[in-house]
Amino acid sequence: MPVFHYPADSQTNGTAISYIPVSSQSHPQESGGPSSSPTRQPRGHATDPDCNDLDHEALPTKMDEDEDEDEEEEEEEGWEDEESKRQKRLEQNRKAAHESRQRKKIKYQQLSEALEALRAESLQLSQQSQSMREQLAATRPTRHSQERARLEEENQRLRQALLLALQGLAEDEEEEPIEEEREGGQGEGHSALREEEESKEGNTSVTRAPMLE
Amino acid sequence: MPVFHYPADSQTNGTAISYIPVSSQSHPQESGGPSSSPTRQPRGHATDPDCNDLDHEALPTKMDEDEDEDEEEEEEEGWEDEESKRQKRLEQNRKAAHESRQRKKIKYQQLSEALEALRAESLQLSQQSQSMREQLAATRPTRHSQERARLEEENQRLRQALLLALQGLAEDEEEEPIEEEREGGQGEGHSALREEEESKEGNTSVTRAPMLE
DNA sequence: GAGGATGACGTCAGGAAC
DNA sequence: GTTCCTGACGTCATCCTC
Repeated sequence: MPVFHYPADSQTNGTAISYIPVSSQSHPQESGGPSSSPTRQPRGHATDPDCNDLDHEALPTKMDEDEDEDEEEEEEEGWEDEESKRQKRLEQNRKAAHESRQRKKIKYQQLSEALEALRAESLQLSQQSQSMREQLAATRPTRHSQERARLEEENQRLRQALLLALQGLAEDEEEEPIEEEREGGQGEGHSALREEEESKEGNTSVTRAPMLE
Repeated sequence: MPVFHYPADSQTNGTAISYIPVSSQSHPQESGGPSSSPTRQPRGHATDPDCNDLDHEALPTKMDEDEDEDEEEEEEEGWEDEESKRQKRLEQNRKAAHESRQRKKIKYQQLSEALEALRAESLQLSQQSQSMREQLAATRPTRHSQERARLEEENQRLRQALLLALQGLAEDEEEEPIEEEREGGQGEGHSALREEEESKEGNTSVTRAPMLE
């Protein structure tokens, strides 16, 4: 029951939160009446997950002083004032603490969902990366290099054939020296010139008609 | 009696921490709730934040007198028991709270560094993905088809030249030399010799010119 | 019901920012 | 100096679990 609820203040603002002073009796010990506390609203159990505190650091911090002992009983010239000051401080700190907690909580959950999002992103990124990798692997050696090798080889052969043909021409003789290691070369040598298509997928050769005659 | 140690669980530091219970009594005003036990205990505000956590141990705890010096009339002995129970509870809760805070703190920082790591991973993943994307894009239309076009074109030319050469051989007559297997031989109307004007430029090439329309 | 765990709070101490 | 902010603590209320 002692705890009261903050007036629905979201983190967005915080102004005008009337913090009910605790009426803390301060000083050595408030004690006094067990329930000397006035002005307290019952807290309706809001179950507000707060989640903060995350502390760290710790250092001794000594503070061992006992000087201003006011023993005699005629001091109240400055005390009241002092006390009221203290009350003010406390209240402000109360408020500040609350806000700080709110901030921390928000930060925490943002961080948490950022991580969530990032995890998802990372996952999808990674699988698309994988897919690309495969694609690349499939694309390069197969289509590119393989076909290229074929073309180059054919090229080589043609060059060879041409060379021979030219030699033949130059010698000005007859016969057909170009036998072609591949399939019987002569009669056109077209065999070597076959050319399987290259379309989208490595489908079988379509035997595109060679455009010569 | 009130001194005990936290398990020192933490990996950061293994020192045993002496924990001085506050001897409570506080009952902060409003929380007096049930107004149970006034239990006044002049606790001179010694600020006993144990300041544990990191190093700093030992801290001889003096002044832990028994708090029950009630010599004057003890009319309620039942209360004493009650009170001691309460003290025990408080102490335990104190300990539990501390541990809970530690856990939370650790959880938080784990989460935090997990996010850090994931962020890094995501970054690198994303740039390698980008690189692949480029590679893929560059590989398909450019390297592949461009070079392939070149090869094929050359191929065509060679074919053409060879054809002519063979024709020349077959006719076995006059000899117009078809020197130049490379560049020569154009202008046959075979159209197979499309020139390569588009290659170098990063043209779209999406249309993937079929070399013989 | 007893006991542990935890959200929320108020308080203090000490650093930061004005 | 002053205020503001926040880590750490102790306490309470509450939720689970046994």
